[in-house]
Amino acid sequence: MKIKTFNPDYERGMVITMMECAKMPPKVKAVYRAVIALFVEGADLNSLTVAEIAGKAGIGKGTVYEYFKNKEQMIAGALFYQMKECCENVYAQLAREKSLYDRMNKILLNMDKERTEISFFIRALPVMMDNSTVSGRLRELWKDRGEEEAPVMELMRRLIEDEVKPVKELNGKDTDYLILTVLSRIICYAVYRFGGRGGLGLDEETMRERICMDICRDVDSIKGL
Amino acid sequence: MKIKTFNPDYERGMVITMMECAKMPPKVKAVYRAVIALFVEGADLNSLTVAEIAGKAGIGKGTVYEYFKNKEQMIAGALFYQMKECCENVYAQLAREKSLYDRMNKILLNMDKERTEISFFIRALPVMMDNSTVSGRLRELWKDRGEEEAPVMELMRRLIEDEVKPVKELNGKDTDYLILTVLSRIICYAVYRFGGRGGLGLDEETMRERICMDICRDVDSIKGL
Amino acid sequence: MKIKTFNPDYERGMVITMMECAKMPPKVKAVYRAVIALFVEGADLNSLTVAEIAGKAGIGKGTVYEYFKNKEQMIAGALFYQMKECCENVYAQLAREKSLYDRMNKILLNMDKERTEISFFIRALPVMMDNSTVSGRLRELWKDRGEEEAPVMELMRRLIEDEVKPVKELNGKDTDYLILTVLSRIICYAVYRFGGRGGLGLDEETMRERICMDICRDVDSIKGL
Amino acid sequence: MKIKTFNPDYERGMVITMMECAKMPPKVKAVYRAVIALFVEGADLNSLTVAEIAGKAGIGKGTVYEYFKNKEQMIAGALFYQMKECCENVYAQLAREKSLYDRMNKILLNMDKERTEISFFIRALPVMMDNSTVSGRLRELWKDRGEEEAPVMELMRRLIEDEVKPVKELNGKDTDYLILTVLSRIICYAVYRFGGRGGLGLDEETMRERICMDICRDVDSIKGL
DNA sequence: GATGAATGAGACTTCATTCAT
DNA sequence: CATGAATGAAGTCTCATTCAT
Repeated sequence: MKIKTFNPDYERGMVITMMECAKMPPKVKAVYRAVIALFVEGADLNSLTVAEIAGKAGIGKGTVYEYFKNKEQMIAGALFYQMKECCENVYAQLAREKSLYDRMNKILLNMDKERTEISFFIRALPVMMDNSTVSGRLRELWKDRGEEEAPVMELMRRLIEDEVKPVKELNGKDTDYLILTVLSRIICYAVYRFGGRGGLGLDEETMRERICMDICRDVDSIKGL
Repeated sequence: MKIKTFNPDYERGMVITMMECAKMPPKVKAVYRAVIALFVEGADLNSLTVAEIAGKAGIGKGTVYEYFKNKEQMIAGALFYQMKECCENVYAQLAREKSLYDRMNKILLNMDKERTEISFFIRALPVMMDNSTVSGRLRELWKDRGEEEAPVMELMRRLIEDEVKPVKELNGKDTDYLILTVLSRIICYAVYRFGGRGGLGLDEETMRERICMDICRDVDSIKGL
Repeated sequence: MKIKTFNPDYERGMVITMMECAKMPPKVKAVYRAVIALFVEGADLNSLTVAEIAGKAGIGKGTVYEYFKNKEQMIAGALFYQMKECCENVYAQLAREKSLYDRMNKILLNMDKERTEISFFIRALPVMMDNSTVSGRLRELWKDRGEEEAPVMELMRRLIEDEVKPVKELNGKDTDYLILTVLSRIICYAVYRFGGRGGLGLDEETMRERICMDICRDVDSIKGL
Repeated sequence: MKIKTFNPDYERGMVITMMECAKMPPKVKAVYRAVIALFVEGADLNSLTVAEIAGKAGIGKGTVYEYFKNKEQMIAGALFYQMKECCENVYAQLAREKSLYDRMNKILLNMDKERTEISFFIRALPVMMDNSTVSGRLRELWKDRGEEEAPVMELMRRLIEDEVKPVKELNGKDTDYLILTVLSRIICYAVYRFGGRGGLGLDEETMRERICMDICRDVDSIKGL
């Protein structure tokens, strides 16, 4: 069965960049949007059915197989595509906040809200770390793009560089470590929120405050290095 | 369809403590061990089949339904059971290390080895955060034990209290937040290792050093509060 | 799991009238015919399997679930559908007989032949009276059509009204009771034939004569009321 | 596997007469009673499980296979055994009623009540007429006892002979036919009650009155022959 | 003799994928 | 191009029956 290619890389990696986005057939876009919509609505990615996806995308079940070899490609592709786009949007949204503290607080605050781009990030994390076929495919897509950073990392990097670069030029390793530290603090909040509070006695308000403050301190200490 | 109970709490929460372990019917143990074995071998928890589990456990497919209401109970139960046992073992292992730095370093080093109890934790995290039936069931088990902390949290707490208590009495909130901070640093390494390195230029050795140092600093700063 | 509807009432009652028969998807017809065929061949309705039904219908096992929610719907629907159609046919057949006596005799004679529409009725009676899921579903179909009579009753009513109306106008209750009386005499023959003769010394010929005569007497006595 | 025989006929027909009842091992009795109890409570005979039966009988699931070759033997045996005993009891009960009318009315009135021996009769009828393994086995038991009448028929015969014999000696054929006629009137009420009223406008009170009256008339007309 | 733990055959049902229209 | 009807592989779960204790 021949797949409608719209890009030479497609067959192999189905890699979508912003530029490729324009070339993407509308049905592919529709499928991606459908997967994301269902995911954001709370569906478990592992139990999504092709029927659901096609239905939500408003196209025939058979049609999706004109554009995708199998279900995993749909889901992995959608996550990958969304990650990129999402990062742009989140970055744009955060740019409107005044300070680093506010930006981080916004991330944490938005995590709870359904249908937020930020909550999408958090909920997508486990999918990227398990051993399912989808995550495997997703990691392939990643690898095929070895030169670029994972979108989440890139987002973090941009947020941090915006903060630090005007003040001080940093070596790569310090920045990289800072990125991971900040990301891990955010994940920490996610674990606290979604992974069952785990018996801790902290309220969310306090949690957010402390985390944002600590992130700011992490960044400041680098600035002063 | 009566389930063979081996403990009054079983039906409700299928909660297993060390003491209950003795009372656990051997077939239940076998199923748990099978699930964990398959998981550690790299299987995706969401696509485990009852046939696989029963096969690995060396018992008949029908037999597992004498002890479990459905597949989700098997998997969630196994994870839950393993979490508890795992924590005990990891704690015991770490006790042999001289300093907090060494203990943390050991955790991180173990993470790299496949088939390590610690790598089990990391790989189990996503399962606890997605929206699958298993994760739902797992959270129920959690809730049914509201009085107890999540095992990972408890492990962290013990490690930290062992360090801090001899020196200074701490209020609950500070300890709780410290637990999360330390956990987040560990997760940070996990993201670095498993989440697709994402183009970062740090080598593992350096990562571990920095993380352990930071953890020690976090703890020390609390001590000196 | 959307079911292919072919009629607005379908989802709710799966009610099939002669007119609806045309609109019925061929696969639904095939399933109904398969169930009836198997039933007439002597299969026990309670132990029919979906595989058997699909096989007999000449379609894939999965296909039947495009048209039916579950096995019970197939069987109950088939019985219901056959009942209606059967009544029409029997009525048409009987119209060719000269007298009420001959018509009743024909019913009884047909009962002996396997694979007769009338024998279908008799064999279907127990299914309607037991406590199986199928009978439950069948009674639901019935209820959903509260305004209409059960097809057997309707057949009886028509046979009797054809006989009586030309002579005398009857009140509803008398007709209703007469219907049941006539039906009971027919059941009487069925019990004699199928219920294990139970040691009775009557031969079939005599049985039929007496029953037909009694039915005629019942009807005549109403006429002369 | 050897079956515990308690009677030479057992292996073949498992026939139980009143006298054999004494010899019947208590576990067999318990199983029979359990089946009947479950049946009277409304269970569908086709979906009874061995576990249910053994549980209700208060004996081990394995134990029943010491006394029965398979599930069908349990159910068929129970029905057969109960039919005989039941007939005795119903006959005794009815003897207390003053007139034939009252006796018939009692039958009809009891039909509705759960846990009545009479309702057992009616509900057992369909089982005897379908094509299930149980009904097959039941008919075998019947045949093995060819010399005796079906218990229901015998009950009817006794009721009618009690009425007619004192007045007039009858030839066998007339009595036999009368038996069937009376039985069919009773079944008719059962169909009306349980088989979905079928759209008839008659209330139960009237139905019973008419049926009893007609039965009395049937019997009287024979008396006066 | 009695038991119930163990089992595997087989039932129902879902769903990714194909293919004729 | 697009579709959705058709399908069979595969999964979950039930339960009659066996057998070691």
